[in-house]
Amino acid sequence: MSTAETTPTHFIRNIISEDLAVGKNNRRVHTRFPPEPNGYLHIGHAKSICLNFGLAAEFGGLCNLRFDDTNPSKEDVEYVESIKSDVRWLGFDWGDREYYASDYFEQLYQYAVQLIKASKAYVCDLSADQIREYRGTLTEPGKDSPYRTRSVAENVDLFQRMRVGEFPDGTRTLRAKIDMASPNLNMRDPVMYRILHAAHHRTGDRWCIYPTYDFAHGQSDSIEGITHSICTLEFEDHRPLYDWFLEQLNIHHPQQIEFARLNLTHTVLSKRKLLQLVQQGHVTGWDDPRMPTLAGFRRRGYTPESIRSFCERIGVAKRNSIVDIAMLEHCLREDLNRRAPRVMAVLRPLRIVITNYPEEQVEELDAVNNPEDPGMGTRKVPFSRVLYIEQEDFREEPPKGFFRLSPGREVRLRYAYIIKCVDVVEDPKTGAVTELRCTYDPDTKSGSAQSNRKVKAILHWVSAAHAIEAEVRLYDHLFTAENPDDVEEGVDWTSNINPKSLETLTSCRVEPFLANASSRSRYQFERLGYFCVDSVDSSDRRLVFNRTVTLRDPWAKIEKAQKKG
RNA sequence: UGGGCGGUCGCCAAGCGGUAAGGCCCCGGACUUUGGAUCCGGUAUCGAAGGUUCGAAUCCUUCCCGCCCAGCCA
Repeated sequence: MSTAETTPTHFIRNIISEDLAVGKNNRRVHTRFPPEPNGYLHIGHAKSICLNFGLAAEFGGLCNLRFDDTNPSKEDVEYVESIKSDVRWLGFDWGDREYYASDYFEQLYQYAVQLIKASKAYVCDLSADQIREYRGTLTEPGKDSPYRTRSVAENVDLFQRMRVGEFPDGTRTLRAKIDMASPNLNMRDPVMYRILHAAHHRTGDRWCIYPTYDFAHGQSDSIEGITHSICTLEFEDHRPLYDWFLEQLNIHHPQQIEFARLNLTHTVLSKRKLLQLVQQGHVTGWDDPRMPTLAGFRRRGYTPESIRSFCERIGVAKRNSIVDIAMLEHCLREDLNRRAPRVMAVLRPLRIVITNYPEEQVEELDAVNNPEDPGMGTRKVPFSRVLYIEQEDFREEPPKGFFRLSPGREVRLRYAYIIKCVDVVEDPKTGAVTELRCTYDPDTKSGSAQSNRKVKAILHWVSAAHAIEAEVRLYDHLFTAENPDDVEEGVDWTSNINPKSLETLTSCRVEPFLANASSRSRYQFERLGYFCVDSVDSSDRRLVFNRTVTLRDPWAKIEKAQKKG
């Protein structure tokens, strides 16, 4: 085995390697993850977090957590708290390097004054609408603002008066003096400061002018000594502007590198849309287990390891792409398969009576906790005369390829005996199967000398008298469409919401081992999937499980194909 | 029709002039007291057309398609 195949490389890693090789930045690697605290982190952010923190760790560098909090009207401490806990949960540590663009407001202001004094910036009295008109279009150049030629002295005075609050919102801006004819619209005298009499979640009322992202971001990176400013594709057009600011200011110049943001099938990842899902009540909140937020995935039962593994595998490139959510689910199952203890739970109980099993007898059978990890030991599972099995494991008229129980057929109960269905009890009114009468073969007890008799199927089960009742929430993709945004005109993307994204089952039965299951603990319910104890609604009195993901299910696939014909 | 960036298997993605990695999905088969896991095997000539070259996904030319930019959002 070569050592080269383990870590797939990508262009950003290559750039950093080369920079290091030629001794750039004093062989220093310093990145940052710069979220705006205006929403919860989602799986797309995880890609960026893994990239930035991962690269820094890999090259012995550092990664800062910096909040780009330049727009007080949209930001909130609730979001900074959630972001911090999500990054921590994902497994990354920014040490004491928790920064805020708002920490740099004074410095940024001084930078602005510096540019004004160099005749590189001016106070403009044009309204927002006028600025738009003066900007020109994609194909026509813009025209200079009439205020572009103000004297340095007047600009300094006006900007100072903007700061102390002499002017109402929107009446003036500070603009960079670049080139109104530039083919790159970002260079057509972009706004650097706007007047906004709004309280900031950190600086309170100290400021009534706020730097735009474009004026704050590059300089913030510079101030922090960032070597590689990794961001998404849409900022490629802004790079010349950031370069311009940094050059005019003659300060440390980080290298900006852009990559394609993550898109996932069957989900939306725009903050605006996620906010809408929450506000319109399509989900119960930012941490609804169907949300692609880190809070949602956490509550759903995803492990941080699986998300990191996913981010590693999808790669980093500049091509717009939509990753199949099956990839994420694969990473999840791979991780959970290794670590989740196995347990038996019956979601839709069908009562069966073993007619030849002694009335009062109870056997404690040995069950393996995790066949992938013998170190996890075994446990006892009670077996008795009346049991529950899964409704879907019985068919009165078994279709082709159905190996499970049906009249006259034999099947093994996992860790127990081979049983045979001898009678079907139906509700006289509805015809629904209400109970099965079965017999067991005492010679086939698991682990016994003659237990090797082969049967086509093995079923999970619980003992009726010993089982614990639980609620189980079956989650599925939030959207039926692969790409929820792909709608005919006039149709809203929310029409793609999956009406069956949540099915709640209230009379499930789980084995007694689960009585003390702790919040968030994860299990594999054998033959069904991975489940976790819900962190919000589960309690000692009422166990609530979330289905994290199903097991791969070939039979379901076969059946689906058969139905299609 | 201005500028920026992309187009390699159904989905991601390596490749940087020497004759198409890998993962996911899918399809076979082996094994299995989870129809799970595991294990084997299978599936592309690189957006198109020209050109350069002994040789091109990789270089050149032209064309086609997709994404982003006209917030005092980030």
